[in-house]
Amino acid sequence: MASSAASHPPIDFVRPYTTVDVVIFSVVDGALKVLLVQRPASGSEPFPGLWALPGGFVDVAQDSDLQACANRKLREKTNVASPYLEQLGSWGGRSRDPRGWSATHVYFALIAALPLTLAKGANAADVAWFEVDALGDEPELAFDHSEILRAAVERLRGKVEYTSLPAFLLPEPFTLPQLQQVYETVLGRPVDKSGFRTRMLAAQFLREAGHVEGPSNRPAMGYRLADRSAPVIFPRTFSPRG
Amino acid sequence: MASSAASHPPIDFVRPYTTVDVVIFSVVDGALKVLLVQRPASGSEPFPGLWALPGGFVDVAQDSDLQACANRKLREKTNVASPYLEQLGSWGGRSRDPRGWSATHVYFALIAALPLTLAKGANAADVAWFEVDALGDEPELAFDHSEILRAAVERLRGKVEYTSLPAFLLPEPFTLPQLQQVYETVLGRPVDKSGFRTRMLAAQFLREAGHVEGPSNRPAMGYRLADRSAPVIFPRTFSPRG
DNA sequence: GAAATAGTGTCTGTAAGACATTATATT
DNA sequence: AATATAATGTCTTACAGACACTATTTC
Repeated sequence: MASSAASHPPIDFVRPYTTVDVVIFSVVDGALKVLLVQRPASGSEPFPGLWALPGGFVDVAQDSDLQACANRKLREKTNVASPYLEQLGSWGGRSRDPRGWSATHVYFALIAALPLTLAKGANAADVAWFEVDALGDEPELAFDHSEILRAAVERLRGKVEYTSLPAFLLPEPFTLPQLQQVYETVLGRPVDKSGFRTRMLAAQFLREAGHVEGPSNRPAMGYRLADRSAPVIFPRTFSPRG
Repeated sequence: MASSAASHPPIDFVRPYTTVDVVIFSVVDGALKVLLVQRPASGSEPFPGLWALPGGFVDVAQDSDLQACANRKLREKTNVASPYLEQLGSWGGRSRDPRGWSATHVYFALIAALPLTLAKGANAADVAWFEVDALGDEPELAFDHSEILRAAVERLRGKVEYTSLPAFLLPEPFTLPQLQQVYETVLGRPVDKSGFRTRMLAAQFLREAGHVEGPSNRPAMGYRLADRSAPVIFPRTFSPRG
């Protein structure tokens, strides 16, 4: 039955829906937040009124590939041009969308906190930042987006332990104390200042950019990323003594 | 133009092809190899005669989700029931398949070396193991499979530095010297014996399973995995002194 | 000069890497 | 006994973590 005939089905085989969703993180008001959009309360679409990850169908006319599609979704919601964008994975199956077999390609983005002046023409009313730790474990989002969000947070927290990812959550130039702040916010625990600085500077990914005056007191050195295309991987993890 | 109307297109929007491919690794004859299938030499299908990753279209009738589909592809080619299987990522775009916009969900699998007694009914003639390091950098495989394979090898080698993944490449029970062999094969460099043993045993993922007689000389302790569902993550990396 | 934040110095324990040695089997 | 491989021991050194201290600004 499931022989080579099934593995090479005709070209007009039933095709699942193909979508792209984006998990957009930022640190706003000292907390890790994710951008969600509210689904229309009425109409024929599934999960009316529920919050969901920004995303939607791939448009074969305008999207040349998946990453371009993700970038488009992100731009439509945030007006951010060049964020950190990495693929998280894909989720697909028969039951995640009541309309039929569907598969979504999920990206996760890190952007610097921006005022809620979101996309111009877009209906910004149905877009909001949600604190990650305030969302419970129960599925509250549309589709399987709660599960996807959990995976994204896990990936982010995991990678923060040994990469320079948090630098993408800050507007440039930023100071080392600010960067440490962000690490602590994302990780949810304090980090030793001396070790932190040694590590960051040893990793060679920061370029000095002149002093920056803070709210008061001694000004700190400002830094920019030497390479905005990819994070740096540290040789060891941040974990404190067991 | 690209407003909310475009992000919620009608349900009969043009749907890309949805496929699943599997990168199947094993250590055969002391080398890291990948399983490839040869595309039919004649007919209307693209890339005739070229080698490709095993995979194909999602069958919405029999595949309940992506992972199930990947498992099916793997079973069809190798008869292996419960391998290590993890998602690698997805590749999609307008030009990777000449038949049209397509997206593939890629998994990578680790299986113990098995004789080339592959799937029974399957046409085993067009299936073969290829040494990973013998494949050049030029795209030689069908579709974008050369690029996908590169990503898979990179992921595997990367994770081997700090996880117990190579244990899934051996039939149980295996000995620590055998496991070290596999690490060295995948990493392509020698590893210190003493440190290796300390690390493996400290990670608590092995269960003793009685002595195993090798080809000659002193027999070694055999081990089985305490948990075959997931690898163990080591606190540090294998990297030698810089 | 008091206060607050930025930045540096010093000590110590842990554990990885390197290499030497002992243990246990086969022929 | 000789040999081959398994398993353990010892030494050294890098470096993260902890914490104390100094430096530089504002008010």
